[in-house]
Amino acid sequence: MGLTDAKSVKHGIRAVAARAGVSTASVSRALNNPDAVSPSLRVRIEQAIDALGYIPHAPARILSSRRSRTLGAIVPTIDNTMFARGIASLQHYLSSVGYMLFLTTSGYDLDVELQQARNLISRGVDGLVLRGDCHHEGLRKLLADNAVPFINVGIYQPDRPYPCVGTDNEAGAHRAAAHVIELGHRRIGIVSALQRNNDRASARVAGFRRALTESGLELRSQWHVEVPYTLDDAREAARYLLGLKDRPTAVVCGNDVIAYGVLLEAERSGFSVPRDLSVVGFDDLDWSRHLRPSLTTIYVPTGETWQRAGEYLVRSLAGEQTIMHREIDFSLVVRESTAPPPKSLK
Amino acid sequence: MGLTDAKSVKHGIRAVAARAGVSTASVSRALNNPDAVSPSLRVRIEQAIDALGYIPHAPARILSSRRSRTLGAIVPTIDNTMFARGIASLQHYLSSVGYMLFLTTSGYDLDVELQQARNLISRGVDGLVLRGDCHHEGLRKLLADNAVPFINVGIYQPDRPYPCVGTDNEAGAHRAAAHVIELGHRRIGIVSALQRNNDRASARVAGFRRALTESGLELRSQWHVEVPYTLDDAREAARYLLGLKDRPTAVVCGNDVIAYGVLLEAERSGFSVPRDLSVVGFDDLDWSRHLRPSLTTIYVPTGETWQRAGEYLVRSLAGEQTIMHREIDFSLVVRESTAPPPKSLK
DNA sequence: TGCATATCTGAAAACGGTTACAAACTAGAC
DNA sequence: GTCTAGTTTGTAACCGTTTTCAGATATGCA
Repeated sequence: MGLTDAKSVKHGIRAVAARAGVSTASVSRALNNPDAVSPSLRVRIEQAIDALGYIPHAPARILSSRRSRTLGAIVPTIDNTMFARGIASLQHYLSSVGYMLFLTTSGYDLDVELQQARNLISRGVDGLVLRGDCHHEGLRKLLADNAVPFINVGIYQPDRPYPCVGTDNEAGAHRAAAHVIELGHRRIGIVSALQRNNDRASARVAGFRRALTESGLELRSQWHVEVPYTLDDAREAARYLLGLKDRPTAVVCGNDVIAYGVLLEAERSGFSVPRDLSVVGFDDLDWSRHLRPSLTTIYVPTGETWQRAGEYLVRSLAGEQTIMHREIDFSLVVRESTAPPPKSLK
Repeated sequence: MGLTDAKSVKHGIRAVAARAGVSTASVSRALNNPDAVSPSLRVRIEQAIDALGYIPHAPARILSSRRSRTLGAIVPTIDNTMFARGIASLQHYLSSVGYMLFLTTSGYDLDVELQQARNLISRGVDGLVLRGDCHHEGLRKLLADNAVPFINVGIYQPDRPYPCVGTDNEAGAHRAAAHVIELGHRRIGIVSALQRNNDRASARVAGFRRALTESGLELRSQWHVEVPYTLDDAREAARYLLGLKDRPTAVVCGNDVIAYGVLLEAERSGFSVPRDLSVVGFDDLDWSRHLRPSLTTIYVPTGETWQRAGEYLVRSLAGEQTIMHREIDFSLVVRESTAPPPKSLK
């Protein structure tokens, strides 16, 4: 245990340097760019590192290098299979390339989202992953002022000047509605998620509507209900729709959770799906194929979407060329919950 | 636009200080402890701050103060309603007290967990929230060496020297099994989660077993199956159990997801629940009350549990007195999936 | 008014790394 | 043996805050 200098250091890179008999610069290099240091030094430094159990101090590193190798993500809520999946996938990818993820939630509140963005920027994130393109106007300014790269995920808007990756929700919804129209349905109800501050939800409603209009079908206003993201609310909506004198024979839903609610409530109220009522979801969560009857829905590769978002930012930060607008394909998955309408109601 | 000094600064606390005509020390104080600065200075500083759109640089702050107001959490996976709930609740609480959460996942791998802990410590977290008390042996040393406070969540082990908060899983499982025993079942199967590296799962199995033993019932080894956390695996287990010549009349499950799988598979195979088979879950996730038949299960206040974990760490860090072992009560929720066994099989 | 005491404020040294720059080597060519 | 170019290493300034310490200013009281 050799004395080093007058003032010996206990922790940190200086302690490692002292123990290995090199300068802090070399230790730093050995850590960040091993090839920049000769093999002999490298092993000496590595020995010193694990002899001391040295753990680099990320904040100091960030301060000094102005890069954190950390991305931030702001999602409405984590308590939702869709986002949980996406985040899990993003996190998995990021850790594979040596990045970390700072995750925060906004609760569908744009002010909170802005605040969280400030928070994340303060934390020194290198880039930001945002849900959709519906943000507080201060957010764009904040991102621009601080030169923080970002990407909107879960939507596809090639005409907008912001990077995004996701499926074309309008087209997906159109496909879903077209499916029940092809089956012969003429009275089609919509149970959508709340459209306020949710461009994904609105795009889907737009797609549903366009399909109906193109087929010359009317969408009565009482056949369109908006509900929050819970099974209970969806069930209530179903109860209302099925209670109408002139009820729809098919219901297209803004997402799978809503569809589950509609399906459960229909069955509980004595309607048989798909004999009496057809139901279509959107997202294709796990439950969709397990439920009885299983749910016809639009499959969306959520994991891939979020991973691509991560790739976009990591590549941009590395100075590589990247695609600004990337579309992720959806597909219609036909299962048991849809069938032609009953003769009597046709 | 007054020139300040020879070298004028664009960003950072110095820019604010220059603009407000004060020292950086005062700006820092105005930010961290507003009462320590006179009202007149405070307003001048606040004006300068939002005139410049100044955002404090957290890493610098952490480096200098050696506190990050950030907690780390390592969960097996985020893609699981239980954890998603817990995390959401923890995050909500933390943000209410000005803390942030760094979330990482281990995928049920103790080595990865250790690595993530190192990662989080490197990031400068003030404390760590861990799942259960089943960790890599290097983890305890790491935590001790770096003096990082932590808490094991989701379990209750008053006899261990580590802080924890959670329900008594053994007792909960005992209650679940006792319920079907009270209903008259004598042939009781167990479908548990994988016990390896999962003390929660093992405690539940222990509880099931104790209940059986106390009632003088035998647990045949072929009536106990372990499955990963997916609906598909649980369904397969159910298929196996129900295919046995001498099948159980009731199945107690390690968690709700497993119970869903058993329930779905039973119904799909033509068994009626609870007439032909009783099923009990554990956790009481959302789906349990929506499913048909709804699921009898053990309610666990996950949100409260994780929030308490956060409270424990925040309070400890503030130097307050805290309770090291906190038990969170569970309760049995009887719904439609349990009933006395069929006469013929009694 | 003078003095002790409490309250505010500022100068400057950390905090633990990275990195520009310079110095010291090394190897190859003449 | 000298010179050049290339490689490896070290020195020290800097990243943007907090915080100690001391000086300045205000307050209370005799």
